[in-house]
Amino acid sequence: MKGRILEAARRIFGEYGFHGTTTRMIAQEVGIDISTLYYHWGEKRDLYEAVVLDIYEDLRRKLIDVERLVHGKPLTHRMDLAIDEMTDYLFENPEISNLILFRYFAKTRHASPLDFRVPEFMGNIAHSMGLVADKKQMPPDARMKMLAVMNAIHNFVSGQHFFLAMLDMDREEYLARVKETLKFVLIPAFTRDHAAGPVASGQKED
Amino acid sequence: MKGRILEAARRIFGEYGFHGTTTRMIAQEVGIDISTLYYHWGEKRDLYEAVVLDIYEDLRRKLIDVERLVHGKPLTHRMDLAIDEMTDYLFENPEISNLILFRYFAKTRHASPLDFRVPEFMGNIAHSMGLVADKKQMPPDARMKMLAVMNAIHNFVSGQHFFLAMLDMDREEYLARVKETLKFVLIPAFTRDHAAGPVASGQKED
DNA sequence: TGATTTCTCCAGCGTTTGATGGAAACGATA
DNA sequence: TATCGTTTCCATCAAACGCTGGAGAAATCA
Repeated sequence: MKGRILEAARRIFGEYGFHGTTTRMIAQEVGIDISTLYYHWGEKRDLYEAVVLDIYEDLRRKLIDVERLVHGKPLTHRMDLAIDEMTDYLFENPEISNLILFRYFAKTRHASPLDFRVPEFMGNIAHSMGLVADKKQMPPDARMKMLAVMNAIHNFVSGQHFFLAMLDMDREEYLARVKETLKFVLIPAFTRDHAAGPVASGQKED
Repeated sequence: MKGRILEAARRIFGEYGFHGTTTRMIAQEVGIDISTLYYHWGEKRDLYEAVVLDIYEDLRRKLIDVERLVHGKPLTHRMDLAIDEMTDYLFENPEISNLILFRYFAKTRHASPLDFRVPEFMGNIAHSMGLVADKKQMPPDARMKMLAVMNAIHNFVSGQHFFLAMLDMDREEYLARVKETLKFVLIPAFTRDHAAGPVASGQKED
C-alpha cells in the first residue's frame, strides 16, 4: 500500500507540482481514504520528499546503466546512444523530468529542507563524455555542461504536451525529432575539440 | 494601480507558479486589500493570463531588438552577441523565464483557455541563425532547434537559485559561466555546417 | 457647492485544504 | 476462540483559499 501511494504520488506531483497537488487527489488516484495516506506517509511534504528521493534514485540507476552500455565506444557513437536511451527512458517516465525541473525552478511557499546536492553520479557521465579526467572531482565548467545536457532532454520530455500541440505532430514523430534535435545541438559541442585533439582536463580553463 | 498589481503579480506568479501563488500574497506585495485586486483584475486566472501575455510581449520586443542588433554580422559573432544579450536581459527579468517554463511544464488543475501559439517572432530568430530561408514558414526541425536554444537559456535563468547553491558560486561568476556554457554548447551546432558548406535550405543575407 | 463616478477597504461568505481522533475491519498467532 | 498489533475508513476540525457586498473615501465634473 505504501508503495502504491508513492507510485501514484509520483505521477500526480509530477503533473501538477507540489502546490497544484492535493492529498485528496493522490488518495483518489489510489482509491483510498486520505487518512490512510496520512497513516502511511505523514504530512504532505514528507511524501513529496520521498517522491523526489525516489525519482532521483531511479534516474541514478538509469544513468549508471547507460554509462555501462556506451562504455568503450567512440565518443560520437557514445553520445548518440546515450541520447537515444535517456530520451526513451524519460519519455516512459516523464514524471522524473517533471519533478526534477519543478525542483529547479519552482519555489514552494515553505522552505524546503531537502538540501541542494550535486548528484554525484554526474561525475561518471561527465567522465564518459570526456569532460573530466577524474570522476570524483568535477570542475565547475564541466558541471555547467552536464546541466545543459540533462536539462535539454528534460525540457523536451516535460514540455511534450505543450510542444506537441505547438508543433502539431503526433507523439511518435515528436519523439524522433527530439532525438534528432538533441543530437544536432549537443554532439558537435562535445566532439569538435576531440577531432582536433584530446580535450580531457587541460583545455585552458580560467 | 492596475499596472502596479500586474507588476507584482509577475514576480509572485513567476516565483511560485499559479497554484503556489495566492491572491493575498499579491495584494500584500502591493500593499493593498485583496478586494482592490479583484476590483481591477477579476478572478485569479484572468490576472494570470494577463501576466502571461505581458511577459510574452516583453520577450517579443527584446527578441526583435536583439535581432536588429546582430543583423548583418557573421553567424558566430551573431550568436555570441545574441546569447550575451538575452542572458543579461533574462537575468534582469527572471520571471519571464520562470513563467514561460511554468507554462510549458506545469499542468494547472483547471484547463487553460490560453491557446498554444507558436510565437511568430521566432521566425525572425530562426532566419537570423540561418535555419530557414523564409521567415514566415518555419519547418518543424527549425522550430525544434529554436526551442532547444531558448529553453537552454531559460533553464539557467530559472534555475539560478538552485544551481548557484549546487555549484557554490556567486551570482556574477554564475552569469559568466552560463554565457560561456551556452556558447560552448550552442554555437558549434549552428556553425559547423557553415564552415564546411551551405546550410540545408540555402543561406541568404539581406 | 452638490452630484456622479471611480476607487479602496472592512467584514465575511462558502469551499477546499492539510491534518487528526476514534472506531471498525483485518490478519496473524496461540 | 480470544488476543493483539496493523491497517482502513468515517466524521470532523481549524486554517487558508477564492471571491463578493456594501459602505465609505477620493477624484471628477457640473
